[in-house]
Amino acid sequence: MAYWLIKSEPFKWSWDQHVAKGADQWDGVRNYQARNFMRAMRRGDRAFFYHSNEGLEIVGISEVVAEAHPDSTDDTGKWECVDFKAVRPFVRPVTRAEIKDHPDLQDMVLVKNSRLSVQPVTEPEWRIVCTLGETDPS
DNA sequence: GCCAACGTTGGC
DNA sequence: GCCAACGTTGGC
Repeated sequence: MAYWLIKSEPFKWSWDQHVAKGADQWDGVRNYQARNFMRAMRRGDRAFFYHSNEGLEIVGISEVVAEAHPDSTDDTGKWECVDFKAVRPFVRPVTRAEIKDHPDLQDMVLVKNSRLSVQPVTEPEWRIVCTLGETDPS
């Protein structure tokens, strides 16, 4: 199983909306690197749900429920998306500032390339962040 | 709201 | 295929 981090601006699509929806398309991604990561996702993979712009923190864990398929909001046919469902919220949200300060998390893409909206996360990083969030990593 | 960093576009 | 110009993202 692989781990990921997906970003959303909470005033556009928040964790609470994500939970309420059950399963939803992660659409609107218009970046090749991000698309390639989405293509690599497999059903059952886990992803951190990160609030960008406001909050700047990881607020929960989601799971891939449908692998890459055409993005219905895209006319060109170029872009794809995957479907996610919420698994559980973090007991304590983990902020970007905390991650930046943690010696073992310096290589996280969130630190090195904060603009990328879909990012891979390594298993050690996953465990550390879950520990910080006081949340079951499984 | 500003601006730095990054990605994309398009002229040559 | 290079690179300048432009647009967008996102942290602060």
